[in-house]
Amino acid sequence: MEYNITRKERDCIVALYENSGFPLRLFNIADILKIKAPTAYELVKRLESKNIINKTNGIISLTTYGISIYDEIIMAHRTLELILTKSGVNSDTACEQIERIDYLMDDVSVQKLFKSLGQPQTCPHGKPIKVN
Amino acid sequence: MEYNITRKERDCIVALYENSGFPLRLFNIADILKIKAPTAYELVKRLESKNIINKTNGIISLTTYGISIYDEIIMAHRTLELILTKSGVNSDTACEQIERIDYLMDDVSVQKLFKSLGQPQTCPHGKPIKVN
DNA sequence: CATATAATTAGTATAATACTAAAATATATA
DNA sequence: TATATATTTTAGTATTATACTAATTATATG
Repeated sequence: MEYNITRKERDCIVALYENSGFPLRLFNIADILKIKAPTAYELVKRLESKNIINKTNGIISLTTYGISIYDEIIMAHRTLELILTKSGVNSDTACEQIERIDYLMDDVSVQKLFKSLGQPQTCPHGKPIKVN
Repeated sequence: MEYNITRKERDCIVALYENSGFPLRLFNIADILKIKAPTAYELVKRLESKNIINKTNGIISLTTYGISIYDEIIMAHRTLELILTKSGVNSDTACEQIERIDYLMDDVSVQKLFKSLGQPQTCPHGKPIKVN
């Protein structure tokens, strides 16, 4: 636990998880993140060196560690999203807002928030909150 | 009013407001932020160019715009701090956690959160939440 | 094999952060 | 006032993250 990532690294981790239905190569990541291949190359290299992702025959996927980071991000995301939407914030606005901060949240705090919300099983969009 | 600042800029704004009891010069800011004078110089120059702070005879202070940014930061800070502490997060932990994100919050969302909390007059430390 | 696709390297750029060392300026004290 | 001290500014360097273009290399497909 206790990871330290940047915003683009966060977006890459989320993209990898959420598009894991088919094999993702560098150019797919560049497409999804709307960046050019060399930029994606650097990003991927950084994430590889942090042991967050893994490249096998050009197919990029999250490592176990990477998945655990994703889990924490998405847990924070959905918990905060729920708090905001409960207060009347539109769910798209909430989502955009939370994307900027979810990867900066301390997991212990998020867990406490989650419990105080009654451990909801779904977020405002209906997706399950807890993954593992 | 949609501002865009960095973490160090945030810290500088907060430091300026919270130490406004006596005139603050460059070396005071460097001391408070625990950075060297040339680093503080660059930071201050950046904030000046954004019209957030003002330097008169070497005395640095927040502009009206700078104060309005401080108000938004602190509003976000205290609102989020309250949510975390209510969930059982220790207030020092909450404070450290929130410092990383308060300046990234959208004011409209914060206002809604604040209202849903019943517009509390004080934060966990007893300081008044709304400044203006 | 030739061509198309994809990945990589090289080179450049910007913003934010941060430092040291030196120079310039200002202020204070003898 | 002259010197000493304090403060600011400049110059130069470094790192990390981000992002680009252009060129090259590798791989795959027809």
